[in-house]
Amino acid sequence: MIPLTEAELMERASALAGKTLGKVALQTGLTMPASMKQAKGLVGQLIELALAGACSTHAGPDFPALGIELKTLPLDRPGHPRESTYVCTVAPQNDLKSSWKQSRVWHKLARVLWIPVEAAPEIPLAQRRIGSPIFWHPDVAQDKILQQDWEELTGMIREGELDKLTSRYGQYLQIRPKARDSKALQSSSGPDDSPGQTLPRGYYLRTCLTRQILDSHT
Amino acid sequence: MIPLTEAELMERASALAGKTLGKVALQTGLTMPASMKQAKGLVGQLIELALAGACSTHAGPDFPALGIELKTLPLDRPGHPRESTYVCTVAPQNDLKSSWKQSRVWHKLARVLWIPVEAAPEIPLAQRRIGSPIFWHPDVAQDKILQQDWEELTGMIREGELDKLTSRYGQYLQIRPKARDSKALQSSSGPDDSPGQTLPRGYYLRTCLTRQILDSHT
DNA sequence: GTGGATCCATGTATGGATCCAA
DNA sequence: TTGGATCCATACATGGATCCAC
Repeated sequence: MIPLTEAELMERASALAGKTLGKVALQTGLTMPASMKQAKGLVGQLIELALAGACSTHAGPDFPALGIELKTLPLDRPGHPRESTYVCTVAPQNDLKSSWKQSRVWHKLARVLWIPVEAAPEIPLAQRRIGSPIFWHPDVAQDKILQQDWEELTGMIREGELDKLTSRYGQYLQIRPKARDSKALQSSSGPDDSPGQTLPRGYYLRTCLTRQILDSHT
Repeated sequence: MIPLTEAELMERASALAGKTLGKVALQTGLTMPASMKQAKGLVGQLIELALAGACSTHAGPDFPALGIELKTLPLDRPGHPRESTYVCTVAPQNDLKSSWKQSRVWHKLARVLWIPVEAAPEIPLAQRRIGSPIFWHPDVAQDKILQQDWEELTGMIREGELDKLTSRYGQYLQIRPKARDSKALQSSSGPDDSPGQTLPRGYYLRTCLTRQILDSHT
């Protein structure tokens, strides 16, 4: 079931374009709930199931052989991104030792297959339509800004300013909470390598970047 | 529900003596299955629930405030231990850096409350009786042998001989697989710190030690 | 008899993201 | 608008141990 070539994956993704989530769910044997309040990742998992034949939450790219990451992109009525896009978790220990091109953010974003999906709240979940897939990798200008952001953010982490790090930093890339709730904790370390506990956080792409990506492919 | 003093814990454990597992299960609101093939840890969890008021699988001693570890001890008809006793997992990374008195094995065995339970296969699970609790800590002779065993075993691990380490080593303490099945893997490291994968293992007490403990308390 | 294999429950981390109050 | 908060599913780790073929 796993696509073996990039062409095969693109073909399969193109075949989804125009279909509703309800129709795809039927074909894969799932039933859509009325709302996404309980199951925020449902659409992403449905699309992954439809394209890869399975939806397991293991580490690494969604299509390891192709090195391609799959991301759904929720659109509002005018066709703009409704939400920021989660990239990966912040690992205070590891991120500091690597360079931009060795970072998990870079690897996640190196080759992305975007699947736009209607997400205006007034459209019932099952009736939302899937858009045409966009195969993307950062161009030179985008990569430069992403790198600047990443270096600014990891720089602050390195200085032990993780707790001062709000989502206001970064032009394309931001850091926001990524946890069960605001009481969740993960281990971290301070400027002097002092161990501590902090709220788990993740890297997210702002909509100004995903909007660019959409615009340049229409 | 958690006993606050050692005396309270002992009193509660003594109150269980003579009761059947079925009776205790009723009191705690559980139902016993017919067999333990599906749920090998059931008896241990039932006893923990009855004594501590909860049965959560967090790290650390079962009664943190008291520093006491709870262990059930399955007995055959003549009243001898039927099985070896699991102590803790082998962590190839950490075990090597600590001394005997800093080791997780030592801490686990420092203060143990043994609960003997009938376990002859011909007795239906619900009818098996609980015995009198035994509060134990290693005496000087036992501690000496345990330390010798631990140093022999960790010595072999340090030499990178983890894969040659069978359960035949050790007088009281042995190392055996502790995994979902024989294909499970965990990270380890070789003699030269080379990373690798190996079968997860655990430390176990042989029955010759638990039999001693039983004998010296009757 | 016992060394190697295996079983369940629960906790925690990770991957999929959207919700919602200010 | 958007920064902070939150939700579900699944995988993996840990704690409770016993099973069973040789």
